[in-house]
Amino acid sequence: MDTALDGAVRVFCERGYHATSIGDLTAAMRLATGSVYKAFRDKHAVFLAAFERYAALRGEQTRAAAARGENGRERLRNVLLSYVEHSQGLEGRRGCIVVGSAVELSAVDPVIRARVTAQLMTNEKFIAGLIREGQADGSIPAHVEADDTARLMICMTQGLRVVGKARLPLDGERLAGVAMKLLA
Amino acid sequence: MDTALDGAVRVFCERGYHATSIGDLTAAMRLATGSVYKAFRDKHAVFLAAFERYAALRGEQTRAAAARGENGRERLRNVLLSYVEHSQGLEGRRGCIVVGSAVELSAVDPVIRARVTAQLMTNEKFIAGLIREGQADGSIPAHVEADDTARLMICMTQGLRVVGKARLPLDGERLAGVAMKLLA
DNA sequence: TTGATTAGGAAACAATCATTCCCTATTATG
DNA sequence: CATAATAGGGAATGATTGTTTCCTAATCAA
Repeated sequence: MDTALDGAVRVFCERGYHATSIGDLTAAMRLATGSVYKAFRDKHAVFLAAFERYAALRGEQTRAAAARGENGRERLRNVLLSYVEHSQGLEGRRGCIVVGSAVELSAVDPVIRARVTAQLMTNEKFIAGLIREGQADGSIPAHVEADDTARLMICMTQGLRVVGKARLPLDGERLAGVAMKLLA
Repeated sequence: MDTALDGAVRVFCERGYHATSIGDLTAAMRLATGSVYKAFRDKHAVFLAAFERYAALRGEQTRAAAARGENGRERLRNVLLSYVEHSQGLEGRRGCIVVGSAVELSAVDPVIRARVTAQLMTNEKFIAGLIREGQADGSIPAHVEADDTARLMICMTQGLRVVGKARLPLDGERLAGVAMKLLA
């Protein structure tokens, strides 16, 4: 089931919702048409399930990146670096299903829009938390506005996925280095 | 012709390429099916023309925002503020056709991907130019890396459109204030 | 082993899509 | 004024879409 969903994630990330036909889905999930409709009510339900799987997987990866830091500042830096890496290469070209949903569906699908905003809020809270951790351990100045900075960083990360999908090269060290100025 | 294209821009921004049917297009352009196909070869050509019109209009607005600044730093700040404003409210909900094209089409349509990357490069060069102007007039420190900073700012602006489309509130003064730290 | 239940697959379905064709006004030209 | 030329509109057309239905094969219980 999860491996089938991974296929759905892949094709939905790459082509988005509307450009992905049931034929594309069955090929990517290695399932026949009838089997897909046995497991899910309709295409929309497959997409929602793929979204959940994507969010869970990416959440793990981001938390793992943060865990590799000794203090708040380093954890945040690792998270930013991780975002840049995931915005590049094959995965970058493939794209992010959260960004794709926000851009393609949030104007016409309230259910998905709510899920997208919830995800963005979760990610933003996570970053704001890292900033506050850094302020508590002394690695980030106390005068930094955690919420505003976190929101701007969310914009950066989402934008990285857009730019990465357009295949512009992204240098993790350089970009993260510049972005860390926001914590001055 | 331009007013018809404005309608196409509106509906393509809001729903993207694939979710916009010819019926949606004819309604937005106030033209019948046959008339659209008299003026354009196919749907793809309409989209490309709408992209060009959007890019021209937004380019004007951005240059106008920059013109209202006394030095490089202020011009850049006005550009960032302008981006935040355009990412909010009705226009923010509607979305950016460049971001939409990058996310929805750049993986499967080389023509549009090339147009998108060209637009991103143009915008990035414009911002890098403003940074260098600021360094020349003394409003921005010379040690700022113009190209890296410009690329990160492009990510920010594209991300603003993603977040704005998901309808998260964006405070221009606060976000621009934080972003200006990148010029320290 | 037999019978029942379920997972999986392929063809058929109605609806919608982009596109073409043809007709009607309207404008411009001689 | 008459006529050629064009812009615009709407119905018809294949192709493709998402979905349903029916059939086969496999799995588990008794």
